[in-house]
Amino acid sequence: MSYNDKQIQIMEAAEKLFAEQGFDGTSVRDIAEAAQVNLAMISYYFGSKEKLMEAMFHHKGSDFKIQLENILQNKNLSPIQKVEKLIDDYIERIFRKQCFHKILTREQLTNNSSAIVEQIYQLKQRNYSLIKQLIQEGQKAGDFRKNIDISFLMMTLTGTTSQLVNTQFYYRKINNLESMPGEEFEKLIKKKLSNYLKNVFKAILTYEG
Amino acid sequence: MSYNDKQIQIMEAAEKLFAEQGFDGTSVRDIAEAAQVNLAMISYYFGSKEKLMEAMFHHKGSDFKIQLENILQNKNLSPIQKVEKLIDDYIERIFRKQCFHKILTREQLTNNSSAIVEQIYQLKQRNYSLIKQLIQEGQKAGDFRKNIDISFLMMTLTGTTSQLVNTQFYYRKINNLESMPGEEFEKLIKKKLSNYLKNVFKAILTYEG
DNA sequence: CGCAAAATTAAACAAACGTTTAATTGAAAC
DNA sequence: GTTTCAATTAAACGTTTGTTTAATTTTGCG
Repeated sequence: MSYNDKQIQIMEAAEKLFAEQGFDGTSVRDIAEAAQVNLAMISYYFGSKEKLMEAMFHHKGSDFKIQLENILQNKNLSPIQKVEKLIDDYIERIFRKQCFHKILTREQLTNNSSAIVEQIYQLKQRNYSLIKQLIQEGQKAGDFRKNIDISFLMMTLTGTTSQLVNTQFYYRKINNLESMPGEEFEKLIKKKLSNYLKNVFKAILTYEG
Repeated sequence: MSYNDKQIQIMEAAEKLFAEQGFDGTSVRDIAEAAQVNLAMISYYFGSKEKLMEAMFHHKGSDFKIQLENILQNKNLSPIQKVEKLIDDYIERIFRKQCFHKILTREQLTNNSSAIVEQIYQLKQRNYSLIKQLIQEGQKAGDFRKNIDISFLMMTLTGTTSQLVNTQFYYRKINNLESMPGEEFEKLIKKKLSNYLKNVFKAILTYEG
């Protein structure tokens, strides 16, 4: 499915507003105004608000995948280096696509909208099996310990990152960083999160309780 | 502020529906029907849908705190045992109050509704300073390493737990546990999460990269 | 140009929304 | 028994909602 400029304009506006106010908190009139198109264009191009959401989700979600294959196949990297690269890629992607990530977080809380549930499931399963490969490779090389729960490992990566991205407003307040410019702040927390997660993962993958 | 039976009835119904469908996705008619009261009773008792949300948030959120003081002051527990108890208490609370937790997660994504933002901030800051005390105690005892970022440590606890609770539907699918009864499944993932997080925390607090 | 299809518009649609009204019922207080 | 006030109701309020209509403009092609 390919979209013309106007359709993309609408989807961009919708993405931003859905992220900020949620699906039900955003009216099609809000979207039309933000996209600078006539109200009727939304139904004309997408059929309905619901279908617009699905189209946007599909369109913007297509590049919402980690480039795991490239990392996995890189023969110059050790398993631990691959894990580190995975972490950095993941953080970079979430921060770059914060709007989409917020929508995804919200959608996961609601178990209706089955078209989107299915897409989220595909995304998760794909990541799961690729990370599993990576961990098993490290275990065979003797770098990682046995008995690693891939699901929980992923939850720590996605959960901790999600927590930082979605609640950075509170992080700022608690750590007295409210005067720092937005760009500098983002750079700081990305670096901190990267170092932190790498250390945590190294610990989880090698530490014997 | 104390509420009568009818008011509590309404707040209970609202909590459930807000968790499932979000604030904007829930109509006052939905709430009235679920609470088995007349539509007008909501305005009568709370003034508005918005104020009902705030009242519910305040009422149900009051016991949404970890009993950290009791843990901290218990002289029979070592720092690491206190951390373990903190983890178990936290998991237990989130699972027991899943509805409220979903609402809280959703609200954190939206930075309006300032009355609720302030309450979330209070909750976070309180937890932050109490956990800081706990970690510092362990550091003084020589049990924990230096340079521990409390904020990120909390994010791993809250983020990983949140991820499991809010996406258990997907966890079930990926791990082929869809036939397991709900109660048994919940018991299983709580135990798994507890063991996992205790191990991760021990690693973070003692592991020297 | 002439014409057909696509794009765009303002207006209208019915349904659902949160809230208010005005009337009625219920239960204590005197 | 009467008064008083809180509780409860059905109905109506004016908006806003998502969607459709019907008319108009723009575009691309022979």
